[in-house]
Amino acid sequence: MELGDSAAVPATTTAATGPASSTRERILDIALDLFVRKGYAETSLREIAAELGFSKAALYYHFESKQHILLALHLRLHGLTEGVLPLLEDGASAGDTWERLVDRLIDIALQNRRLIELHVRNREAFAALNRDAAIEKHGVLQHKNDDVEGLFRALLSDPSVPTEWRVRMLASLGAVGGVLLAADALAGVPDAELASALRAVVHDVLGNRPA
Amino acid sequence: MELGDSAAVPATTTAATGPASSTRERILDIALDLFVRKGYAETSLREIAAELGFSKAALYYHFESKQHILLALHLRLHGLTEGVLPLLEDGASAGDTWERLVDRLIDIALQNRRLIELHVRNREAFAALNRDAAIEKHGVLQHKNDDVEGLFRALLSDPSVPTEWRVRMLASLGAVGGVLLAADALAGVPDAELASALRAVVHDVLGNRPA
DNA sequence: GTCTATATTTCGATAGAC
DNA sequence: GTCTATCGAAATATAGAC
Repeated sequence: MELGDSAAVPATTTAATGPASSTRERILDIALDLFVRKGYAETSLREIAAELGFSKAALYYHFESKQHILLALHLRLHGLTEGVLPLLEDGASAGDTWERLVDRLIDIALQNRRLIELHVRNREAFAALNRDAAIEKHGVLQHKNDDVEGLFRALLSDPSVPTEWRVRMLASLGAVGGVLLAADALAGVPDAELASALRAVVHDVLGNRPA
Repeated sequence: MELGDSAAVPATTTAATGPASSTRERILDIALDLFVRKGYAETSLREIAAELGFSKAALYYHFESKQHILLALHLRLHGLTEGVLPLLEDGASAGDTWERLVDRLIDIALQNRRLIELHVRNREAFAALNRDAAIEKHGVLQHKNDDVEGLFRALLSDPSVPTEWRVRMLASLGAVGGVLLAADALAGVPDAELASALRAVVHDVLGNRPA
């Protein structure tokens, strides 16, 4: 199985909550669920296979390795965040661009909670993906517009931006992430209410940009 | 390496202190570093032992199991957060109590970054600790004042508190956590500057409590 | 307290039948 | 596409010498 063609298509067409059309997507849905609940390293292929109803070996018909399953899930998020790349590249730390960026991220995050949780809770596993030459070499990653996290990091590390403003940019992201991660404490609250409350918080955090 | 543990004696100079606890604390320091950098599940006892300079089997003289090492690190955080328990028990969602609580947490978090990171990045490993009967039975946990996280959860889940205020409480915690987790983007910024910037953000988030 | 083994388990991954 | 069976590696944990 070649990653180059087969993995790119579902990444752009499938939402995290989408129905499990193909076996491949069913595997990803189950894996996403288990990776979030138990962590990537603590989840064995045997468990994934058991939940799917077939044997562990069958997974290898659809995915080259366990890491390639994780990679496919990363590509799902990649597809979701593609839309904010223009904002990032234009220097989102200027003016009110950052607030508009976070506004869009709030919607994306609320509609794809589990995918966000996956990335927040398994940082190291994704970092290992990037480190692993055997994964990179297949050429699915490493496109110029793939490194959304790198663009964020560059913006937040820019020393020409005042420290207090960088803290506020980071804090706005953390506020969204924190509410998302502890979303079970807010169970029953409609997404729309959560979104507007979050937007109000973000606006207060970013309201007064220092000179 | 940077240590900020209040309860335990730092392991760097261990001439006068008890020799038995010295190695034990050194193990914990190394384990904390590796668990944060690589994750709990991805860190083997062999790696910990190698960094300490002795063999893997020697660890079992000091700790009953790998999970007991993690438990000891949890108890370090437990000691740090004991001071805020009165605020939590008195109902921190009222008035400006929450802001005072977060103010204190900011200092604790900044002085013990790695310990905070450990808990944020290895949530599932700690959850497994609580699930595992073999660990609980030893009676180290399960005291009534041990469940700081439970008290937080209870406060944030309280339906009698307006949703917008609960979001703001959560967001203030997320802001602190977010800045801490991405602290490498703010490398070089003194802790004092970080703390005051964070306090300003938290104040803006919590400034106007809804009726 | 630390060592050298080794027991035991689990995992990711492969081979080959169907 | 899925199966059974198994390999090899690595992990936790134990046993016993020093």
